Amino acid sequence: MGMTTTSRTATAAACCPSITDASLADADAADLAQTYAALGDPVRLKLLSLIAAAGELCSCDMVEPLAKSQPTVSHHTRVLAEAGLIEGDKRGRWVYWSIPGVQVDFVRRVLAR
Amino acid sequence: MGMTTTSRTATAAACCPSITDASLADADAADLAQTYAALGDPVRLKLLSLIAAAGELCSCDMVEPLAKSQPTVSHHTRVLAEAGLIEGDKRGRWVYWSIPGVQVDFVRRVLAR
DNA sequence: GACACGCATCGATGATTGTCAATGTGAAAG
DNA sequence: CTTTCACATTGACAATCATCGATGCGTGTC
Repeated sequence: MGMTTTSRTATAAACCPSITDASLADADAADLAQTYAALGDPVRLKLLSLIAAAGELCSCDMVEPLAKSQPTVSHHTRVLAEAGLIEGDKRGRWVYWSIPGVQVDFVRRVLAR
Repeated sequence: MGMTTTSRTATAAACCPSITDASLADADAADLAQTYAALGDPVRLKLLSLIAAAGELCSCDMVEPLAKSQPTVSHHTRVLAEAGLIEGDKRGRWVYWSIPGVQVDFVRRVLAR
């Protein structure tokens, strides 16, 4: 286990992420996978793009364009919210979904392909 | 088919993708979802990072670091290849996997979180 | 208070997925 | 030609997932 070979992760952490970095840690891989798994469904991608287009949108306005039942829409908003890709704000009887500021750039790149 | 109302997709294609674009088309959503679904598994992310780190890698060198059986590794390389995220080159008894040039930037951003 | 509305949760179901042992294939090595 | 090696494919199984009807829970409306 000697350090005869260079530790790539340590080097990269001190500099910049390189594509030649060593393998992802298990925890990092699991976190990343959760995010991308949330994006790995066409209904959720359309849902995201609807929110992105409207800036803010309640669940009731997603049922028709997505052609899915209300429980199914609720399920997908839950998955996206748990991944931190959207957040809900309950006002009155409605829950308004939007994209958190820190995620706007990321989501735009995702939807832009 | 009059252009009395502005076609946002057409406008965006001529300019730049905006987060305020209309909903994704079904076909686009399905394509995108396939790509992100391929990234939505921790084993495949680690596999990707191994290839990225080595530049080129045969399946036999993935079994141990991934701690998965050979058929399982074969399964994951297949999924990633079908998504166009890796490509295999058979030389002799080995298949050398690498990241296609057009995907290098994308994969680097994915692994960099 | 009774009702209607928006959304979440539960339970069930069919489909997809990750995993591995066993087997098949094709190529190098003896 | 037989054996060994690298990899793909098959078959099976448990787990996860997407979906929907039914139901529950707040919240506004009458």
